[in-house]
Amino acid sequence: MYALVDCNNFFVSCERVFRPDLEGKAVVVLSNNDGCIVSRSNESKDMGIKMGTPFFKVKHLADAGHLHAFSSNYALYGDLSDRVMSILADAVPRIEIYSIDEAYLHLEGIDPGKVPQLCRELVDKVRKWVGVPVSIGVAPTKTLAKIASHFAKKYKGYKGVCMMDTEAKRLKALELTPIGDVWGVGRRLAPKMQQMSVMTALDFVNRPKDWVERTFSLPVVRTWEELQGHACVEEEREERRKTICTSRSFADMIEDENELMLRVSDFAALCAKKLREEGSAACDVTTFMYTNRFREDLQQYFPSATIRLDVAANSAQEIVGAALRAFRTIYRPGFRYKKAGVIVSNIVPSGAVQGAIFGFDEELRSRQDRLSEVMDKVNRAAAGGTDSSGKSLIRLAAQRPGHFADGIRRDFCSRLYTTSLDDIIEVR
DNA sequence: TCTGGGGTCCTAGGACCC
DNA sequence: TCTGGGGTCCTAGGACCC
Repeated sequence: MYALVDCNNFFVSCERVFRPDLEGKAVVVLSNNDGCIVSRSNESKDMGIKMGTPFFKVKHLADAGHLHAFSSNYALYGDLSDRVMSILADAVPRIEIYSIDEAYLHLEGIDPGKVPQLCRELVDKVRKWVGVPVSIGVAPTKTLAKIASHFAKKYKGYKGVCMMDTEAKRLKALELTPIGDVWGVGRRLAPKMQQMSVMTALDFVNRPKDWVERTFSLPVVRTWEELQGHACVEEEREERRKTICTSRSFADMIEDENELMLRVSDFAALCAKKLREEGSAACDVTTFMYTNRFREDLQQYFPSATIRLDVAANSAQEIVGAALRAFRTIYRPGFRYKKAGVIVSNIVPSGAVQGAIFGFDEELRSRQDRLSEVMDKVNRAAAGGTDSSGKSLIRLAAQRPGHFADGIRRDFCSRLYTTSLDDIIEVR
């Protein structure tokens, strides 16, 4: 059996930990740049506010005092997430952290009779120790556990824990679950399935396997198996990410080449830092930029270019250098850019970087590595030990002076209740 | 006026090789 | 005159997730 622990309305719940006066009120948390709604309290869901709604469409509600909006504060959410996860990790043999607000608990070795009690205790403990409400769904597969956690969240009677431990409960839950709510059925597949008269998860599992195989691709067949109770999305995901991306929309559109280059340098330097943090190095560096796709009156341009390095790298100097080389091949004046970013890919462990290549300067590489190390240390110390801040005391000349987030709108940011003052922007 | 950011996996089709 | 077939690798794009 798996237990899926899911934090309820996570970002909103984090804000409420330090603003208990907002309990019972309509609260939302906004994406970067205060663009879209990415987390909603139950009260704001009841008002009909949808996930992903552009904030400007409901800003009048906030102005009138009917809705509390927060800019996203990832330093806070990341910190509270760590606390939740460590409580969970202490309670079971193995935990798989799936996202900032979700984790699977593996229950092997635990007496099945004691699982409900264990889960109820975890709900209480997380609420008491961290202040965040969680729901837990227990079922034979991950996809079913996800469904169980929805029920745990939706119906008060479960008190936060829903056990799907009999065949009758499984079938009942499938019958009550619209096909579009199933994990793995997204906005494209749902209408397609509905057209084929598959309206609920039960309709889906009642179709024969060979029909599913003929009609859909492999991931959908797996979802079908999982709903039958046959676990097949078992594998833990790799520790090492395969791509790392840093990108932002800008509060204003940017035309100026130099200004854009400074932003791209910042994004690249942050990618390099993320690589070093996980002991990785990348061979490919991609720079991309977007004009404002919502402005149909303006010329559109969505270029990207990739530079392949001879030897995988993770120093700011090399990654920024490559990102700017890519930038120069795609930048065209006359467009107003709304967003840009850098992706590093083709990632390898930095210890395994292949150096025996003709023309590779070992001495230069070793100096760059030492310089990166020193910069990281100084910046970490300057940020009060945490260094998830966007403000680096030492940076390359190609980077912007000032704060990483300058030029990004965040008008409603809460305080840094649990981390240092310089952590205003956390960048994952 | 104002519309996020960061990932994964799968598949089809092209390039290339023998 | 007659111009194959099969395999692998890579990439772009699409679908999904939170």
